[in-house]
Amino acid sequence: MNIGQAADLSKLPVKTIRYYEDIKLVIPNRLSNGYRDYSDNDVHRLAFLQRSRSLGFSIEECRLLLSLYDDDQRSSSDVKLIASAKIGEIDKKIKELHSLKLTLEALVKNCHGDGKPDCPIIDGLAGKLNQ
Amino acid sequence: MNIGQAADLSKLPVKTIRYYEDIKLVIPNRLSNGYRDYSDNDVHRLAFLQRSRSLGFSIEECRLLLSLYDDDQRSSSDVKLIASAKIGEIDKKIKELHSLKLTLEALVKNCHGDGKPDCPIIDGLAGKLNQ
DNA sequence: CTACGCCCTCCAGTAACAGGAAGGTCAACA
DNA sequence: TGTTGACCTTCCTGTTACTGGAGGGCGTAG
Repeated sequence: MNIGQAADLSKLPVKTIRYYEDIKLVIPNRLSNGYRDYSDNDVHRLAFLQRSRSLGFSIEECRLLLSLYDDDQRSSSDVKLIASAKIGEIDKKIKELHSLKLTLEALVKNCHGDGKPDCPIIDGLAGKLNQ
Repeated sequence: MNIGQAADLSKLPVKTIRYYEDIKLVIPNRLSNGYRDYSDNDVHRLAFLQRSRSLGFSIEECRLLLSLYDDDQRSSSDVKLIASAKIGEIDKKIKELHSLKLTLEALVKNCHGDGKPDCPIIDGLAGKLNQ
């Protein structure tokens, strides 16, 4: 099938699918007119990538997961390890964002928000508070 | 002072400080030998940038905040608006990461993690579960 | 005088695409 | 048969916020 239909089925933009070919993630056959021709298996791999990317795996992690997806001999412990590490990363990021939010909320809370130039947020960003 | 000392005081890498000059955020004087010469005020602005960036503001947001920092006539409501919007963004990102984590945890939980090729995580990424 | 650390500019690369130009292809319709 | 319009192709540039490195100048201490 053409790239447009593959895009619809995999829920990936056409541009992204072409990019995935560039970086050798999913390489379709070509028709005589030069058009890309995606097989059902190609589309499955694209959908796999769509889902993995949306779950926060990097392209290189996806490449690894894809090779495990392709590998009938894979051990599921390999996959579990990658996924668990990713959960750890996500957790760390959530904690960072949370502390960042607390800091900003504290600054906003002290700001009267009127027309006067005096502003605790600016002072906080300038390091004039709590330091 | 030289860029190295400005870097120490502002806690920004030298490369980053040069970059900030390129994009016209903080432009120091030059000495006769071509070296950058940072004033105390320059360093304050760099430190302001360091803190704003670490709190998740983009460069363009920082540029705006910096102009408010420079502007003695600013209203603090302007600043409050920007900071509050940023809190909303952070909140949204936290929620996304959280749901992402739940999904991954569900996949990992169902994975026996042994040497056998059968793997619920791979199946989940391929969209074979819950869909 | 030489060594070493600091400084300079310029170029390239990163991640993961998105936008757009210029042009080929295909199916339908008048 | 001509032409429209949707879809396809490649190639180039731009995005964000830097980072690394090459190649070379400057300043000071021994």
